[in-house]
Formats: sequence, structure tokens, C-alpha cells
Amino acid sequence: MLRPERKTLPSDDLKASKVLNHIKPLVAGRDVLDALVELIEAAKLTVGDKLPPEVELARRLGVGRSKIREALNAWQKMGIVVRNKGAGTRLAAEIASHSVHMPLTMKLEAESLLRTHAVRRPLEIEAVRLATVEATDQQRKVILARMAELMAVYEAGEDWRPADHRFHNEIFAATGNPLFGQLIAQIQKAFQDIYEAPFGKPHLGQNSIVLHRPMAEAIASGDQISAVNYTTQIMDIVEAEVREIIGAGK
Amino acid sequence: MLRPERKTLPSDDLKASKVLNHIKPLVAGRDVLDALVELIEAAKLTVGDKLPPEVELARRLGVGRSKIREALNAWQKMGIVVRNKGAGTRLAAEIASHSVHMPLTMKLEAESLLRTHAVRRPLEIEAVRLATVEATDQQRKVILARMAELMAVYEAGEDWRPADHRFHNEIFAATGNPLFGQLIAQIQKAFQDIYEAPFGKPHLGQNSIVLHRPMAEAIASGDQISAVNYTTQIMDIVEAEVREIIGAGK
DNA sequence: GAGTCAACTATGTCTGACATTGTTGAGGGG
DNA sequence: CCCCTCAACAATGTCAGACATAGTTGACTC
Repeated sequence: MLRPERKTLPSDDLKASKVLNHIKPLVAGRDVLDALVELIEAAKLTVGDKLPPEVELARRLGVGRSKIREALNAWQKMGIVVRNKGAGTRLAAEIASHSVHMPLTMKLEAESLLRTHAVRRPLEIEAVRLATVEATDQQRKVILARMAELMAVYEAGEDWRPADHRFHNEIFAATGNPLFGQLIAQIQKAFQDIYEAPFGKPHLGQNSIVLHRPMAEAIASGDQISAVNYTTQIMDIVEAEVREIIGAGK
Repeated sequence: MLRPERKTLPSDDLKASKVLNHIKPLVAGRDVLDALVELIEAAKLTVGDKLPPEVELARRLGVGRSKIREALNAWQKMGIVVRNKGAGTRLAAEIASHSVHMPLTMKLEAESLLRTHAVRRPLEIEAVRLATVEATDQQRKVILARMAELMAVYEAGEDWRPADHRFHNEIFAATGNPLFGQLIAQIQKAFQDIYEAPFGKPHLGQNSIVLHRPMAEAIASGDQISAVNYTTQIMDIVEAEVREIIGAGK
């Protein structure tokens, strides 16, 4: 009637648990995510590998389980890890492959940067197309005015991003569909949170400023094809800038 | 030497706490965020208003504080609330009117149905395009399998929407970008809540089912142009159906 | 050799406690 | 009367322990 005892410990994640001994506990100011990144790098974990369980991570890093969970949940939302009840937490994104020079933190965040941009791109293009079709005469004038304002600020060498923001918001308003503005605002926020942290403020999008004038004029004149064209170019330029910042293209 | 006692309770958040009595506890399957949305709507909270404290929310909704915290932290990341130690949690974004997280308010207006679709459309098309380019061989096979499953269920005259959902989810997964799936899931949720309530279950999208097979095959074979083409047609058909349901075009 | 099933593993959630910080309002001094 | 100080309060941040639930494994049975 007695069931047998299990003596052997399977330990699928030898790599991780072994390195865990060398990880220093968190000192004040150090972030849990940084420590996790350090662990992943040290253990050379790749896609599909299992991370140590929460309790062990918490013990080794000297923090509570809640902090570990918060960090891992954040990563799951970003698609970096996959967590399963009963099973463990596994690496999901390709983050440990190339370009050894760049710290892993930057790689992680660069991934999210590209992903966010990939979602933003079609929304922005469609918003411009809709605006070109739906805008009222009044709105077309305002768009041109915002564009002029943007160019002035830019040529004066000042910080042009607030003006850029107002310009794009006007376009979203002109679509007649508030969802565009709201969704992109969400994405934009995530975007900023990401790229302002690791990369400083690299003035992303600078190379595309000159394209804003013809784009605005295309919207104002109702030229759907040109408007979409210019927007696509702008998005491509921004994407190229992102890839340049994070080094080697995918 | 004795410091005075404080008898008065300041209660800045009268609105919220008052309505809290009427909120029903969470039943299985209901989401914490939905309950919070309901509370915010019922209390007519606007930007800057304070939400009830975590412990009270947890008590009233019949869940642990950890779930409340998880939900509120997620909202903070999205910029919907701002949380401060010592102070409380306050509404940051205008979500009382339109938001992907607030299907309840949108139910009222049939117009938002079209708006939601307008946002979903470019996302879906881009997701298909990306999937066509990025999918692994394995994923292409799974997409074809899901499509076959969908067609079988459809031709058997059963409810095909679960299968349809699985099919599209597989496409989103194949993009390699979890954001597409997440965003569209949000939108999809709002979409369903809207059209299922006022219009019954009109099987939206029925006329486009036949297009799913060539679309899946285009994805599987890497034919970007055809895939985008079929998807565009599908979205156009759905849009036409929506317009028909809500009566007169726009 | 294949299937069964119990022990094990790991995450999800609840509860209670304490730490830390913002807010408030009474009291004292000018 | 106004401003400043400061102690009590309120609310979130964090930790720790416990239980629930679901996936995984491997020895045993047939």
C-alpha cells in the first residue's frame, strides 16, 4: 500500500541554480530586474530554459517573494518570460543570442522598443489615412498650424517633442475616432518609459522631422496616397533609428 | 504633554466608498479590473479622484489584497492610475468615457462598434502580414490546422467562434510580438461585450468565413500580398455587417 | 513496454504583520 | 491672525508563512 519514496532530484535547471551561488544579494538601489539579468547572463540561459523558482530567487537575492513576483510578472507582460502554475518560469524571448558587447538589460528593453514600434506603426498610418479623409476644413488648418509650430521649434534648436506630440494629437483628433488617440497614447507612454531609461534621450525620430511638412500638407489637401506614403517613410526612419541604437539589426 | 486626539475622519473619497456598498462580490471568472471599472463608473470618478484603499477594495470584492495590488499595478503601468505610498491611488487618465478597458460605457453607443472596428482593422492586417513573414514552419502548420478545425466546426453548423478565436490567436502568436495579441484581445473583448448585448448574437463575420481558408494558405506559403489582401477583404466584410446591423451606414 | 498514480515541484492566492511615507489638524509662538 | 511644528493617522510597499491548484516525474503494476 505504501507508495515509493523519491530520492533523486530531477533538476532541469542546473545551469541556473549553479550560478545562483555567485550572485550577490541586492544592495540598496539595485533593481531586482538587474539582478535577474545578471543571473541569466551568468548562467547563459537561452530561450526555453527554466529560471530558478521564486522562493529560491527571493532567498538568494535577499528580498521577499512579492518583489520577485512583481518583476517576473512585468517581464511576462513584456513577453520576456512565460510563467506556468506547476511548471516553472521560462525564458520566452530571444534575448541572449548576439552582440555580447551590449548589456543584457539594453537588449531586453530594445526588444520591447521594437515590439512597441511594430504595433504603433500600423495604427499611426491608419490614423493619418483616416484623418486625410475625414478631417474638417478647420482641422486641416489646425494641423498645418501645428506643423509650422513644430518646424519653428525644431529649427530653433529647442526640444521639439512637445510640439511633435501636439501635432500628432491633432491628427488623431481629426480621425473622428478617439480610440486611436487613446491607444497610441498608451503605447507612446510605454515607449517613453522604455527608451528614456536606458538610452538617455536620444531624440528618437529626429531624422524624420523634415518629412512632417509634406505629410501635413498631404493631409490638408486630402491626398490620401501621399499622406500614407510619407507616414510610412517616417515610421521606417524611426524604426531604423531604433535598430541603430541597439546595434546590429535583428 | 498629551497630544490631542483626532475624532474627525477626513474622507476625501466619499463618492467611491459610498458606492462600494452596492458592488457585488466577484464571482468566478469575473475579472478584478472589470469590478474596478464598474466601481469607477458607478461612483462617477474622474481624473484626480481617489480610489478606496486596497484593503477595503479587497474586503468588498471578496479577494485578497494581492489581487487588488496586481490589478492596480497593471493600471499604473498603463498610466490609468497613479499610486503613492502614504497617499492613495488616484485616477490619472480619462477612462470614464472611452477606453478599451471600459466596455460598459461603450455598450450604449452603437457607433463605438464601428470605431472599435476601425482600430482593430489595421492591427489585424499588420499582424497577418507579420505572421506571413515571421512564422516558423511549425507555426505555419498549426495555423493551417486551426483553419481546418474552424472550417469543420463551421460546416457542422456549430458555434464556430471559439475555433475562430483560436485561429486568430495562433496568427498573433506567429508574429513573434505578444503586444499584437494583447491589444487585439482588449479590443476584441470590448467588441464582444458590445455586440452581444444589444444585438443578440448575430454571428458577426459569418460572411467572411469562406475567406479564411485562402488567407491561412497564403500565410502558410509566405505570400505576403495575398495574405494582406484576404485579410483586408475579411475586415471589409465585417465592417459591412456591422453597418447593416446598426442600421443606416454611419 | 505502456499506463497509472502518488509524491514532488512551482506558481497563484490569501492572511497577517511591520516598514515607510504622505496627509492632516491641533497647538504654540510670532 | 498666520505660520510653523509635530504627533497621530492613513495608505501603500514589503516581507513571511500558509494553503490551493496545476504540471511533472518516476516507480510500480500489469
